[in-house]
Amino acid sequence: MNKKYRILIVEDHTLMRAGLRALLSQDPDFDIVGEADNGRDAIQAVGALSPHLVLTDLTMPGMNGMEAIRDIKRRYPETRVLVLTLHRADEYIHDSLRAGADGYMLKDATQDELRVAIRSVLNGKTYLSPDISAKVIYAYLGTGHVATGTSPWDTLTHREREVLKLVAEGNPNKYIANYYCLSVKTVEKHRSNLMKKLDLHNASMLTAYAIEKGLLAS
Amino acid sequence: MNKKYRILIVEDHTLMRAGLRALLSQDPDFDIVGEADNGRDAIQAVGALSPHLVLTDLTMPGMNGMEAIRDIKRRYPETRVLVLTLHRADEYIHDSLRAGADGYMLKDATQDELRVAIRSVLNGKTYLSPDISAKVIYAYLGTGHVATGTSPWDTLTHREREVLKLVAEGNPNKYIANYYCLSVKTVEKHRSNLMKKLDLHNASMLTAYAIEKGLLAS
DNA sequence: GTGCTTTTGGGACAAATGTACTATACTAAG
DNA sequence: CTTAGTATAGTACATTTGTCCCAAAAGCAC
Repeated sequence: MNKKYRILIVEDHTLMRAGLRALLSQDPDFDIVGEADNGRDAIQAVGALSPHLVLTDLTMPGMNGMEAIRDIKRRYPETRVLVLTLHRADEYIHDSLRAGADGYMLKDATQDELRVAIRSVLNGKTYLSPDISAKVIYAYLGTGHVATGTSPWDTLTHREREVLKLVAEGNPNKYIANYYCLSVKTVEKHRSNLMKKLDLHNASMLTAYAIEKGLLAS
Repeated sequence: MNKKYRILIVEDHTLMRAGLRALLSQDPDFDIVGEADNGRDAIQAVGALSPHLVLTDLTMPGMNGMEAIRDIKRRYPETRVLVLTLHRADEYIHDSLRAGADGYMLKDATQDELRVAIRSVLNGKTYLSPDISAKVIYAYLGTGHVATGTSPWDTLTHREREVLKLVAEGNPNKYIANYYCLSVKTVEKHRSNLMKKLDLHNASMLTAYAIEKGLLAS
């Protein structure tokens, strides 16, 4: 009775976590050795349980998934990381892969896809949901080659996207500044740059743009 | 081997659906008789499978959960409906209950809570997640009498909706005033009333609300 | 190192938005 | 007729946003 692969599930929604555990337990090769509901606990759990694979969501209270991935990959490079999330926004995909994720799955994948993805990643390969790979390829073509009509979106910096998200959620500059430990001036600057780059002229238009780009998830 | 309760799962994320099925199947009383990934299919499925209980998400492509609940409750009033969703916003809660839901659960509930909720609802009771019931009570106290039955959206006047639309498109008050041949003051007043009624506090939030309500032709 | 971008912050000012009141005219419901 | 709600518009003031300037530290590319 030896299960081959040790898996850690990182996911904040308790029911989803329980559901995943139940699903994966059906596979005789998978051994769910632990669960975590935030990034910080996840990092500790990886240290304590040394799983072969970490299956993780991105948006979680406290330390978010991205930072956790970066950290896990730095400390335990041999641990495989598969992202499982709702977000199809470019930013999440990009940042996850950049942080060192070995795969990126959407939560509307099928159970079979998940199993395939896990096995691929465990075997040292990279796995992307079909929807996702198209985006990655497009981005690759975009950055690697001629200006295939670089959308203004691509010119936004990381910080600008962070600010855009909070603006779209209706937070005033003061709050955003506080949140990121910046001065209000800096936030205004980012906001101003956003509007210039996107050719939008007020908070409403920024919000509509952000929603269209799928930057807001509930 | 007769399972007591027939359950239909309505949820757009395939993995979550599979996870719920796996979870609920562990209970000997529950028989998962079907699944649907959108409102329209759900209604058909209720007709075809006559489940005792429908466990449903709210946000789904195509027909959303709220409308589906209303329809199911109209056609098959004896069917019990338990909402299971991420959304903790008052509006969702209110609209769901108004549509006839018998319970409202958050996805970060535990497996045990879910089981309790399902059994309560099956036994003719109403179940609310602890977090949720506080909100409902608060709203109850706030409005003065039970189930005023109106989501904030319904309280908006025609003019307010016209203004809301233009605000969400990013037009400044001056433009809106000009457009409708009003004084800027009047537009400000409508905007102010909108924010009061919806409990939103700036243009970004109004925009996000309007988009969610499908007010923008996109 | 020299440039370029990003990120950070500031001054000054104009414009727009948000809040708190008041007030009139019209309409629909009781 | 009275009351409630809608639409209109005003004063006054506080806050926020938007738009110009400017500049320095950090990181990266060539």
